[in-house]
Amino acid sequence: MTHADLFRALADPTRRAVFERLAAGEMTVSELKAGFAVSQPAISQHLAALRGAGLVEERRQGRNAYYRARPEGLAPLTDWVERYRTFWPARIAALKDVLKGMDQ
Amino acid sequence: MTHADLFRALADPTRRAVFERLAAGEMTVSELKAGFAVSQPAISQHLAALRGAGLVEERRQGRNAYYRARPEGLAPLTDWVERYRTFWPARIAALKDVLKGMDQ
DNA sequence: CTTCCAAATAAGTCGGTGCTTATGTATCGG
DNA sequence: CCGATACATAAGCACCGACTTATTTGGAAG
Repeated sequence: MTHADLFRALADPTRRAVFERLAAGEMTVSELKAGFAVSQPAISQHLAALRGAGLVEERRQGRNAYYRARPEGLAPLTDWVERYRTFWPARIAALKDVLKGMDQ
Repeated sequence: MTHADLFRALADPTRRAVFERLAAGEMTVSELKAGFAVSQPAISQHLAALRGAGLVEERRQGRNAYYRARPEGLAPLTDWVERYRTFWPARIAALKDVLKGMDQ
């Protein structure tokens, strides 16, 4: 699982949409397919790509495959961005606000 | 400049490398080319893609084109990631530490 | 076992993308 | 002007990537 895999996985709109739907909750391939205008093999292929990028996990049960998002898989991406946050002071304040709101 | 443009622009390794080099400082196309094993037109094409994604700015002076990174262009990307940070509590603490260190 | 269903894999098509070489457009220096 | 330099654009090519249909694998159910 390399940097390039991650970026390339997210480059496709359909694949991003799949990830977004899985972030909402675990789902089988059939349930996923229902939301998209592509064939079942296409979905399986996207899932394989997302899996290779560390963005998705699967759990087999009977003849169903349950997939769920793996948000930690985004870590390499944010780490990469982090390197340029130095040159990007404007957004730091906003981010601080977000985190402040998370304090309990 | 859409989400897809940004993600696709970053999907190419050479293009990411170009962006990274430009983040270190403004540079002409010729200077950029020196660091890569591709032709000058290839560099210009990558720069056009990065420019279309809002990741790069140019400044013309005489017959030189000075390019510099535009880190704010990464905003749509971090905004997108931010939506999944909710499902990703593990990294919040680390990020808080980073921001804490930025306090003066 | 046979049939049905969920999902993955195979194989082929087709447009997109990254590269090349060739050419165009300015600008600088003589 | 003129040649040289910096960069962009054009055109062609090879590969990749997303899709399709067809087929395979494997569990569930009769």
